[in-house]
Amino acid sequence: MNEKDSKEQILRRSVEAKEIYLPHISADPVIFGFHQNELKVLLARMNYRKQWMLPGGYVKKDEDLDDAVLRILESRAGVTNVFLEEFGVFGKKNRSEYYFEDFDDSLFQKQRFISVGYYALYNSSELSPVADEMSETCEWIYLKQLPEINLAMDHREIIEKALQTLREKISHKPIGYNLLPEKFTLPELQKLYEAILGKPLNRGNFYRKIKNLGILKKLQEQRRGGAHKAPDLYSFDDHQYRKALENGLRNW
Amino acid sequence: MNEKDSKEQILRRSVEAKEIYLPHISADPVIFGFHQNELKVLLARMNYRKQWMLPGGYVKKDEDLDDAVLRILESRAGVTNVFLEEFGVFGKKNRSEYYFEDFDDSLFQKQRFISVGYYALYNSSELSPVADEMSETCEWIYLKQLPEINLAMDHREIIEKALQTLREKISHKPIGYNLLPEKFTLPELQKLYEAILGKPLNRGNFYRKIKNLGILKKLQEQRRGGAHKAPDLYSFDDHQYRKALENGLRNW
DNA sequence: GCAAAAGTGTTCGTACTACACCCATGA
DNA sequence: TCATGGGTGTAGTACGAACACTTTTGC
Repeated sequence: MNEKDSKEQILRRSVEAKEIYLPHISADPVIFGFHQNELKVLLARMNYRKQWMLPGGYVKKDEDLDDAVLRILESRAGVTNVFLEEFGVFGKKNRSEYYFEDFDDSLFQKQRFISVGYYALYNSSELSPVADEMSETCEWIYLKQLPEINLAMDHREIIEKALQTLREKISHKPIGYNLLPEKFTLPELQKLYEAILGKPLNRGNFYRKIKNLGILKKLQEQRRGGAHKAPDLYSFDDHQYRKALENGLRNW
Repeated sequence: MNEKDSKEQILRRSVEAKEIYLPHISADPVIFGFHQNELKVLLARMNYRKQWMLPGGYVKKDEDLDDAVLRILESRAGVTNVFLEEFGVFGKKNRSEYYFEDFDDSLFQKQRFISVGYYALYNSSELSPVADEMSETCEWIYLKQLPEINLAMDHREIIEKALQTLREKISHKPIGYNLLPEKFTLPELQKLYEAILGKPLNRGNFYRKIKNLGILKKLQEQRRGGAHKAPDLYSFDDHQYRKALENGLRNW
């Protein structure tokens, strides 16, 4: 899509948005996935300006905030059934307004927005995200790629805070449950924890710790196909997992 | 103030508010204090309806959200120099609108508000709060009194969530530093932790733990006047305290 | 058979728990 | 002097860190 078309698209959307959405309030979800031993986030590349953004959106005038976020996740990223939690509010003046500087001030998107940040944990094996009409693409970006890409507004700061929150919550929220496929191996789980915490963990100690929590079910299968010893497959024991989380899992 | 006067006051404030504040966004601070071994929160009793409310407010059109909260704290409760942190967003539809049901829908205060919750830690010995023109009184309410009082809107839920956040953050934020006077005794500090966590702690173990953190300075004074052995006075070592908090203090 | 990854066992030190004991103070 | 709360010491235990050892797999 060329620049002229994308500008017209933004103008059309402004008219519509003024009808249905609350002014000044937006929600920005940071959707985490885990693949190939790396953490990744789901970002949209906008037609306008070709910058990357969080797949955020607005809140309808007669819609609960939480419902709005669920709707935004589904419509902008094709994501449903995720763990979702608010982690911060971004309310500096001019954090987003300047982005649409070549538009008239009456543009809905150009007003001041206070944005509520949510982090989501998404088991990406189930389905792949879709781009909506506003975005050229919507795709997974690995954390290690982030420094290289062009992120709009304060969205880099929002992602940083989301990641920091993820680290702090790792002992209290069902991180593994929502980021791994139903069946997984202990080495995979360890890689996930290492990716979130950003540091290596000792294998033996990790195994014993995680097993002592009593939240895993060892399956009668193994992951074949690797070059070495076949690791055992596990799945989470839903009931035990939730019970353990009430106390907090542990410190890692 | 009678009901007619308080209604007129609300109407005058509506006209003014439409000029200066962003619509649909409010901030509600839960200000904690500690006195007589009990936690307390600072609440305003409104002229209108005689209900208790958090001393919240609105965000100016050209003001950072964080600055707005500082301004609100000072103007509504006479509180400055507090530890302050966002802990949640309250965005259900009709969470506050019904409160002003006997007013016209055009009233600023009656629109839908998404409210950002902040918790504040206030060393209450320094100065006593003042009521602003909207409130009959603004005063400390002990947590144990809360079940008896008439709280407006969803403010009980907001306070609950603030308290829960305080519990979760007790190992990672300078709770004691901001809720105790400059000089304090170990029994006082222990009572504070017990009040927040809602359970008794073992004295000997608490002393050793807190001392091993290396964040306390033992003073060459004691608190005289009690009926028994005079306890030693301590104060926090600012530098060491902040350093320790980076890692998180401990699990309690 | 060998390299590499998966899984288990062992040792050591630290930190938490529970509880006992001594100390200081005012009545 | 005695009751009470403040302060310190100690034995037992649990758990994490570090590391060694065994097992299993594909090449």
